[in-house]
Amino acid sequence: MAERDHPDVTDAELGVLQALWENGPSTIRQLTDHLYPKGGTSHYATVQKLLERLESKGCVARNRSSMTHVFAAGINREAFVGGQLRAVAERLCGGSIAPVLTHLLKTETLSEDDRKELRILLNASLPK
Amino acid sequence: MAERDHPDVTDAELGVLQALWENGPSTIRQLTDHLYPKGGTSHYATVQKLLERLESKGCVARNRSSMTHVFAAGINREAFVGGQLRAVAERLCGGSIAPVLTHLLKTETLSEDDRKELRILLNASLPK
DNA sequence: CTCAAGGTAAGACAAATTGTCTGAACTTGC
DNA sequence: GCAAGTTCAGACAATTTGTCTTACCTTGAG
Repeated sequence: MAERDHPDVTDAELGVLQALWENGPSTIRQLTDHLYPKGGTSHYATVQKLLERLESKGCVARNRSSMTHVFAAGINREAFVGGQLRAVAERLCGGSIAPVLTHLLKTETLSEDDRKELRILLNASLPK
Repeated sequence: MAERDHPDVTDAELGVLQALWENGPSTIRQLTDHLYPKGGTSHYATVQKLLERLESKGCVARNRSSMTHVFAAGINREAFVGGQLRAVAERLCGGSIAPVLTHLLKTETLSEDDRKELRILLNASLPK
C-alpha cells in the first residue's frame, strides 16, 4: 500500500516515461520514432538502455509475451509527481511541509479558481 | 525580485546549508565541528570545498572582511524549499504550481492551526 | 625576528552517474 | 537460408560528488 520508493529518474529517462504516459504501452521502436524522429539504430539502443534502467527502478513494466517487448509505465503520473514532491519535502524539511505551503501561498500568484479549490480542500478535511 | 534559479544542492552540500540555517553565520571550523564532531583536517577541507561550491551556486555568502571568513546561507529555507518544489513542478508538469499545491494539501496531514493560517492567507490576498 | 598554529587556495582523486553507442546473438517471414 | 528487426551485454566519455593533499598566507606568542 505504501508509495514506491523515491525512484530518481534522469532527464532522458523522464522523456521516455512521458512518452509512455502520453501514448500508452509502446515498443522500443515506437518510442524511438517518437523521441528521435530522425533517429538511427543508435538512438534505438539508447531508448533500449533507458527502458532497461527504468525497469530496474520499477518505473516501467516490460511485457515479454511477444517477441517484441511492449513497455508500459509502471507508475502513474500523479503518483509519480506526488512521490517526487514528497521526496523533496522529506529531504529538505523533515517532512513538515506547512511552512513551505505558507511560503508558496504567499509568493505564488494564483487564479481565483485556484484559490477557490484550495479553500474547498482546506475546509473539506476539517476533522470532526 | 525574481526567485533564484533552481540551484541543485547535493546531500553533503545540503548538510552544510542546514547547519547554516540552524546556527546562523559560521566559520569553516564551526561547521566542521558541528558536522564531523571527530573530524580532522581532511573533513575541514571537505567542508571548505562544499562551501566553495555552494558559494558558486549562490546559496552561500562569504564574508571575507576578517581573516577567517564567515559564511552565511544566501537563501532562506522556505524560499529554497519553495524553489525546489517549483523545480519539480516545472520539470514534471508544465510549471503550473496550483496542481502541486492541491496535491500537497490532499496528501499532507496538517494541524488545525496550519489550516487556519493557510485559510487566512488564502482569503487575505483576495483581489479587489 | 621566528615559528608554529590555523586559515585559505588550488586542485587531484576514485567512485558513481548519465547519455550514447557498438557488437554479437537470436527470431521471424518470405 | 537470409535479411530485417529484435534483444542482450557491455564499452565509453563526460560529468558529478565527496574526500583528501599540498602549498601558501597571516598572525600572535615568545
